[in-house]
Amino acid sequence: MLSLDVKRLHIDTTTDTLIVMEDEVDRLVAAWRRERPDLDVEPLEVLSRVSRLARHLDRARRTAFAEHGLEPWEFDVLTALRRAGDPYQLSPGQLLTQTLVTSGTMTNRIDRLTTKGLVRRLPDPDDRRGVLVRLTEDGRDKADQALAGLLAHEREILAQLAPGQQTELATLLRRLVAPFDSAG
Amino acid sequence: MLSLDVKRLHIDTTTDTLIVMEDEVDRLVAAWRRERPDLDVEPLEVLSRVSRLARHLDRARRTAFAEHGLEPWEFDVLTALRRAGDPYQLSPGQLLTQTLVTSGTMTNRIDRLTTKGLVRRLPDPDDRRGVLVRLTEDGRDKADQALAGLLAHEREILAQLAPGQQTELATLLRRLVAPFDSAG
DNA sequence: CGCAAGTATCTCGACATCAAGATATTAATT
DNA sequence: AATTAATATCTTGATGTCGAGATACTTGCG
Repeated sequence: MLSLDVKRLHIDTTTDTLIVMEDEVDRLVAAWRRERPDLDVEPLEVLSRVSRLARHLDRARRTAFAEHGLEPWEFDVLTALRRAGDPYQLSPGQLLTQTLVTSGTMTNRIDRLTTKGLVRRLPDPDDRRGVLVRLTEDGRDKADQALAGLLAHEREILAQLAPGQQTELATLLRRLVAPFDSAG
Repeated sequence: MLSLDVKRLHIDTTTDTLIVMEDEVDRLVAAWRRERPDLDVEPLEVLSRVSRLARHLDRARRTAFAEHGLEPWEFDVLTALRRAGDPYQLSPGQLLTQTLVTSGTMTNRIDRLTTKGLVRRLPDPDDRRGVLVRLTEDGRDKADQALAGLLAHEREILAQLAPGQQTELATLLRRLVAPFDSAG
């Protein structure tokens, strides 16, 4: 007997074909149920998909940014500065809380972005220990272009879902993320 | 005027308090809407949450595995072998398609797992170029224990959602992941 | 059968990250 | 004012990963 989960059925509107949706996590979960029938592996249905999707997104982003000559980490730093608003500057400390890397990594990143002419280091006028990292015109342009490109790619990925489903998904995900973001 | 999205309201049943859910992505999106009001940044509501949640999950996993003396990458390799079923062996090639790392990395990982006594390298009887990586008893035990620990942690994270919502979330995520998994 | 192309794994050098410690400056305490 | 604690950034050494190339073996084709 072949059992089919209705939730996995999907009609491809371009070819009018009935499609059974299956992904790697379905296979993963099936393998676990076979090997460990004593265990409830239901949590993997959600969280393994989150991890795997994130990995695919990383790759897609890398591709999208390459069109603008940027690495993902460069995008992270440049857009953090871009979002700060005019005059587009933040301290290295602020940058590392936003990007979740260590200070040694951030020093290295700022060095390389400076070499590429995308940011500049300025002395902090109020604290002689401090430094301000400011976006150059070139850096701002790159950030803006890369963001537009990223959004275009992301819209394609999300085309699998109706607008209402996207909102639903965002709401459910917020529930899961919020405890981490508030608790730290 | 303070505008509130109803979707972000939530009643904490232990304290009977009305909570407004907000996460880092809400702040991120708000910043972009201020700086780039011309752009539709709606895709970030879903995909940035996926990425950020995955990052938090990585950290949580690292903590969960540390209780069993395992690194995340060790768990990945050991459980791939565990899922293969008796006699718990795969070739390095099969392992690297499952774990999405390069061959140099996998060689290194197998070396270290061998040193720890969790796997053994055996010659492939059917192909003298090949090698089979087999789980030791100790490796199998570690994999089983770590999986149980991981599931316990994941259940806590998912406690934010009702069972029906978890299924809903899994279904929506499958839609997004499936194209990547089938296309490769 | 013999050679070319393909496959499986390993080796090695480059590189980004992290963690801990160093340096310089500011803030707090008495 | 002097001393101590805290803060901001940079430096350094170790590590894990990647990617290109090397090696050994197998398969396919003439």
